[in-house]
Amino acid sequence: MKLGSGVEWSIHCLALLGALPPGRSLRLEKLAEFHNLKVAYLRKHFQALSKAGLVATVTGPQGGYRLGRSSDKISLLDIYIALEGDDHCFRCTEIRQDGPCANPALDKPSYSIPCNIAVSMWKAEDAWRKELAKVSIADVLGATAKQVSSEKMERMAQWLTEALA
Amino acid sequence: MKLGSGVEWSIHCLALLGALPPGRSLRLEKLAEFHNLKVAYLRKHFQALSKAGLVATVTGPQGGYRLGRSSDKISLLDIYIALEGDDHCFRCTEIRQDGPCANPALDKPSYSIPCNIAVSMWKAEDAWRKELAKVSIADVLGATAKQVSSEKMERMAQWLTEALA
DNA sequence: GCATTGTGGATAAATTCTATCCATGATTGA
DNA sequence: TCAATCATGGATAGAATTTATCCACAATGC
Repeated sequence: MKLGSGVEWSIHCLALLGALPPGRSLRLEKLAEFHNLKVAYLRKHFQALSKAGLVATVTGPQGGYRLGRSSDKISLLDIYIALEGDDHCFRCTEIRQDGPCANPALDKPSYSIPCNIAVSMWKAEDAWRKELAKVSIADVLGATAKQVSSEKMERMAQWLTEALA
Repeated sequence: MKLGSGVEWSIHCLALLGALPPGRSLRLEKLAEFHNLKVAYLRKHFQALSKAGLVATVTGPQGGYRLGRSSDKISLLDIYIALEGDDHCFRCTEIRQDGPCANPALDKPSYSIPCNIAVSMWKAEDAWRKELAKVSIADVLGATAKQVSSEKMERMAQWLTEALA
């Protein structure tokens, strides 16, 4: 089971947007350029992020994207849900109600409560989501600031200045 | 991001194997029949389960599958790993090392530690896996015994008797 | 009004998932 | 000893999803 590539792309790009000066926007082509991503495909992801309110858009000259709310209020979970939806990872197709021993009509009362296997699987998903919800884009920025060399920091600052010109 | 259908199928089937009398095996066609699953595709999953040691096989007449170890020592995590592999769900393709501001040679020291985004995502995966590891097939059996109607229990016992004949 | 930006959706190749089939190997029972 | 019965390994294939592009159009600012 894999997360789509858009998740990695989007987290990195939202972190970049989090580093923008207040009120400024960065156009999509620049976002793509920063990590050498495919513009057209990144655009697809950003439309989902925009729909979910994680980014705000400005059309026209000097337009582009900026964070849709402050970086400490955008979690990794928000990004995941925006891109991949809010459905459970574990799909319970109710096979317990199938086969020669099943009688859905007769057993309807016990089938109205969710399958215990699904409940266990979903509980694990809840734990996963809880952890994702704990980490915001602000946290990512903070951790990245510690992790990235000062040389790269300088190059980034210069690149951003040029990109916003 | 979805789990494959084999995860649901396999958990249910391993629970059925956990209900077998000691030393008995159930052939794959019967396992498939119990939940109306596709035999040929279920076989694919069971080959992965067999490879992982979660089921043991008996060829020849009266052959089939049985649990590879006691049901309290087979967790939902074991089943997931057997079927979908042990790789991370979040794929870090190191896009941080790409783009105009990146200089992988120069920044090699900071790139030798994992990307902080990946670390956060993987931490969430660890929480998910921990929960999955807590639940065994024995637990599933116990919970199912509470959940299933006594009528269905009887039908199951009779079906098993016939299936093992 | 035009250039610059995002949006919505159609299209398509590649990959993965779902599923089957066939030849073969292992075991058991007559 | 051989046939029947079971699993195994791998090739094959259609459907669905992922990755990716392109085009027409909408919104904005100069």
